[in-house]
Amino acid sequence: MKKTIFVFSALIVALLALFQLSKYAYISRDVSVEIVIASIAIVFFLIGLYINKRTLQKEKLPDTIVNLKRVEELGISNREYEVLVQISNGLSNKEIAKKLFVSESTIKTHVSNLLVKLDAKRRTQAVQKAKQLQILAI
Amino acid sequence: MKKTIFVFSALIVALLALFQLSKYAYISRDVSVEIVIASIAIVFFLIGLYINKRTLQKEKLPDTIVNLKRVEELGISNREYEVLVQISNGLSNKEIAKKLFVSESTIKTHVSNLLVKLDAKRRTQAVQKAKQLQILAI
DNA sequence: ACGATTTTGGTACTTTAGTATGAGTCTCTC
DNA sequence: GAGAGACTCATACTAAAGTACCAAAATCGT
Repeated sequence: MKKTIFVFSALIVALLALFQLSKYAYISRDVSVEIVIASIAIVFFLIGLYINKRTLQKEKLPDTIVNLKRVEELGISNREYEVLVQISNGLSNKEIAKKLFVSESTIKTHVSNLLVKLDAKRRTQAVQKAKQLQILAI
Repeated sequence: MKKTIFVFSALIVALLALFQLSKYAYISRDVSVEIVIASIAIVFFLIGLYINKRTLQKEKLPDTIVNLKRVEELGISNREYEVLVQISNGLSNKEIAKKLFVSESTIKTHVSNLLVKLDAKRRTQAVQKAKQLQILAI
């Protein structure tokens, strides 16, 4: 919101500056009025392009960003979350165990807890729900 | 490209129209020059916003669209693809069987074929690979 | 330091998932 | 109408996945 205020202030300043320019312009010559108007149009057209690009790019980002607050809310621990990520990467319990340097039993415990916390019956469903809840990157 | 040409033609027409307005305006009164310039600025600013929104929205779409050509290239049949979609929705073989009105054996066959065609060892990996290949919506 | 989580691990068991193999039906094409 | 693919289904098996229950370390907040 602060940036929006700044941008609009800058716009007003630019507008006032152009007023001054235009006054000097049509005093000296008559043809330059068209040029001033054209340049105003082009400048504000470009400003419009730029601002929109900025805002739309910001709208894009939240789609892929992980909602870590929700992970806490669901009571999912750090280790459990790590396991969840590996599940979504398509790894088996044994593979996850190797990757995280623990036994397969441990992973099974984590997975069981995850299924309860995500209200899922299978790991595939857990992944689907996690992505819906935006706690996993798409 | 055709739309771009149309938009820029419209811009030129609008510019010419504003020239005419501005000429009449500063003949009658001096204050209205500022108003004309301001309105030009606002109009072109909004045009800039609009055009950019259009183009950026088009860029967004291809990210979520499914690449059906690649499904064919991998030799995945229609029925297999249906099963793949249900897997990514987190359903079990039994649930998929009910949903598609076939036996669980049939689903197992489809899944086995899918795993070979997607070069995956598990259904979770199949989903992950399918999304990487953009044959499944994210 | 103490209680509360978290993380780890085990055993024993049930349920899914996945493989291998074979085979019948159906549709489309040449 | 013969063959190719796709779809269906079954049996028998192996391999994962998941549940239930318990319990010892490790970590962390106050």
